[in-house]
Amino acid sequence: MTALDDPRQNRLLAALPEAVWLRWQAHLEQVALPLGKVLHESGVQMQFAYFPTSAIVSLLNVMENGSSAEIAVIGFEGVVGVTFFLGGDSTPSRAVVQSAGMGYRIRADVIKADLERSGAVAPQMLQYTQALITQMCQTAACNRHHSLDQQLCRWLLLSLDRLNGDELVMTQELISNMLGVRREGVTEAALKLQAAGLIRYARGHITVLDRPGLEQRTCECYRVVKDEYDRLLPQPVLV
Amino acid sequence: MTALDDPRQNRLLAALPEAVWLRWQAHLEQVALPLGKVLHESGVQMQFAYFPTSAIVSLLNVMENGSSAEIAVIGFEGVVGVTFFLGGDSTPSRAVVQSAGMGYRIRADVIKADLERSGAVAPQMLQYTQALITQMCQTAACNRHHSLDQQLCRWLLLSLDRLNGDELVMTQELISNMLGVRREGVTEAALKLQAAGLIRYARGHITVLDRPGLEQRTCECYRVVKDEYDRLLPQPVLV
DNA sequence: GTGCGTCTGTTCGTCAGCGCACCCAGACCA
DNA sequence: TGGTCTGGGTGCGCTGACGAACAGACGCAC
Repeated sequence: MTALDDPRQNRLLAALPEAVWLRWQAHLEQVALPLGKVLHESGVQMQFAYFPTSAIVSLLNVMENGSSAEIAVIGFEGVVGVTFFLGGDSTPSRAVVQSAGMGYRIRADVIKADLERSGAVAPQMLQYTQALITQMCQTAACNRHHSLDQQLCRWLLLSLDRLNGDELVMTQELISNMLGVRREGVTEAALKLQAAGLIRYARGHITVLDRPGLEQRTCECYRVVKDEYDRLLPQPVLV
Repeated sequence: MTALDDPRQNRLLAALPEAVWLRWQAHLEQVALPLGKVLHESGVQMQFAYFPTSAIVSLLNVMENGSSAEIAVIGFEGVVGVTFFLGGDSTPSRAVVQSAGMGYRIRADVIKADLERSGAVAPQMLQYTQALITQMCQTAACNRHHSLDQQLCRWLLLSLDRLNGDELVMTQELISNMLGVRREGVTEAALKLQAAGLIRYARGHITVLDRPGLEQRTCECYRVVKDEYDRLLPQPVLV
């Protein structure tokens, strides 16, 4: 196995107590997470929890009329499927791969077995759940009060934090679905950022040129979420 | 003690396993929850979890510029302070009493003691956490996509479900703070509802005249949240 | 009953985002 | 070499919500 194949590239897995890690290790299954793959649908019973290593996953709330809104982003710092830690097995949201990459998955019943054995999952998992809740709340407020321009910056930064490089493979159309706005609105906002020299845009490839510039333009929401994640989640162990 | 003084009017407390109930009972302290009382501030360490019996509490996300947005409503079906169940002790949101009433509180360390003893709180508490997350997510999407008119209906219905009667003591100014919109916007929306004969409005007192009518006008979000609560939470035991 | 504060109703100009329609250009393919 | 597709840019009218300012109107306190 190369370093790229190490499940512990996922920060949550890396932070697991040794006992849990030993139980889980054999059940972890590496999976490719191509762009657009749906990991679970709203209201449908879930079979697996996914721990991204290099992929990014979006949690979307899909409305009856088909419009959608992103409520959280999950990357190598987290897991798709916190409902299992709460004893559930479905959520009224859809999980979609937003940026292709790899990840590991584990069967829900492995987690459930832990729950039944000791009544709880590892505390790190609950801490992550708390961080995720923070992101959801902040997104809710951000949707209410902040401009599309600001939200685009927030979204770029949150995605960037979950990537290794500074390039996103992502069309404006997809971004608009995530943010729950018009494609043209994203075009306008992205043009402003490009004119300001913060990003470069070309047919589905965004390169971030000036990260601090983005941080200056975004709303407070990015900072709030990032600070809470830093506070609650284990820092990456540099090898 | 009269029936009104029974902590088990709170559905979550009523659903506690006997063993937990026996441990907690002595620590529950009845508190009056007057309109506007702040149960906890954003980011500040919390000392108590609150179980409303007749009060309604709003979770608000407050922005730097002072504007706010409600992210969830909590009544006799729930608890303020799910962060304790996740091992935390603060959240980046403010809890405010939206409708005066009574409730019970318990010191955080009683819950923490349970966590340390067995690694987890009662599964009912985690189920509730899951339901609360659903409400937050739906609110986020609703903020993005639905009109003020629809959101006002949703808000009225969610509040109504947590009340005994059909009258809310609540000025339009306060509602606008909750929804994160202008007061005039609430006035306009409320006038429409009044003209349609669904509610009656008078100086801080709203009487709901036609509940089904409201349900017809609201967005899908009300139904989604209500269904998920019904699915996840114990039904009230009718005595 | 007088007076004042609180709550509700109304108006007006402004603006961000929407929906629609259309164009343009690079990419990919035959 | 031309055709087609996908992704991005533009223009236009519309609307819902905003901010500000102000006008009744009810009700409690004195």
